[in-house]
Amino acid sequence: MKENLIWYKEILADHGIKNTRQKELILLELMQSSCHLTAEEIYQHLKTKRIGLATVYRCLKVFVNLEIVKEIPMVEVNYYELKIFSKKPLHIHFKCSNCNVMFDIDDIDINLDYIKLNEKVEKKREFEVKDANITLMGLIFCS
Amino acid sequence: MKENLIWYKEILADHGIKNTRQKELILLELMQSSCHLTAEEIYQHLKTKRIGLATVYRCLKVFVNLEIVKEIPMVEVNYYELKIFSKKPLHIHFKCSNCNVMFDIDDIDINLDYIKLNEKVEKKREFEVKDANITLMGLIFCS
DNA sequence: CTACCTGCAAAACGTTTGCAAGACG
DNA sequence: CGTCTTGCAAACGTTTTGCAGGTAG
Repeated sequence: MKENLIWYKEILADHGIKNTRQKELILLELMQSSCHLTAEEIYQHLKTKRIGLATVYRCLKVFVNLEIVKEIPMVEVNYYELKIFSKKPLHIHFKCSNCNVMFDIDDIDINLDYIKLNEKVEKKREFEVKDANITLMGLIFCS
Repeated sequence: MKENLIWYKEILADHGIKNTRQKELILLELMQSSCHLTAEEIYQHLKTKRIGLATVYRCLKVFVNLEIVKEIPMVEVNYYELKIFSKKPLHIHFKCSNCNVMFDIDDIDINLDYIKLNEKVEKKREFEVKDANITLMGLIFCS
């Protein structure tokens, strides 16, 4: 898992941004998580490790600007997910209204449809699509 | 335009909610707008007409709960759009990062693809989709 | 009349920022 | 060593709430 950090360090260096203990902690937290996390959740997981909430927000913003991380807005709070190291550049999010967890829908067929949809919008030539969010909300039959 | 309010009044009455001057003003504002609005924008348009910002938020929340209005989250602020009176139950939003305006993409072909996508997810039977948000972000060649 | 609704101001919430101290390269 | 980064606390912008007065049905 840590070998992916080679790429990440290069991206930072290219932008004159220093790598720090805190940035690595946040990135590893996102890598290890099975679902998408809020800044507060990341902070709660890491606060015993000498890291402040403001740092979590600041580093996430840096990652978003570098396009390492994607910010997914919900009505009350923003979620974050790793963008690089993922083989799915475009995919659908599902947010369970019961357990409040957000994750990716991993289905090649569905994701292909999504990509086709994006292309169709782009081809209209009236728009230049820079980013997209598809979030489905509802219930997952979770424990 | 006002004839649509008959339906709306029935929905309110069914839920023991009173119709008020303020609720109608907000609803008409959403009906007349060509794009989706934030609570602050609605308030700015209406503040000369004896209405408070808190009321705008409160009424919008009531409308969202009654499924008259849809709340579309963005990173910094939520947008609102009318859900009933619209012939497009499912559609795509486009937010221009330049002019900060959000609106629907009106294209039957694209919207059909979107509906098919939703159905496909539903058919997987692991999820019960209650609501969905597709927002594309980028540039529109606006003046 | 009664319950629901409003405006206002204050509070709450997630997020950002200023600053002095600390750490990376 | 210089610059970028951090933690803390204070500030910010959006949204919510408590309350006394107002209004719909």
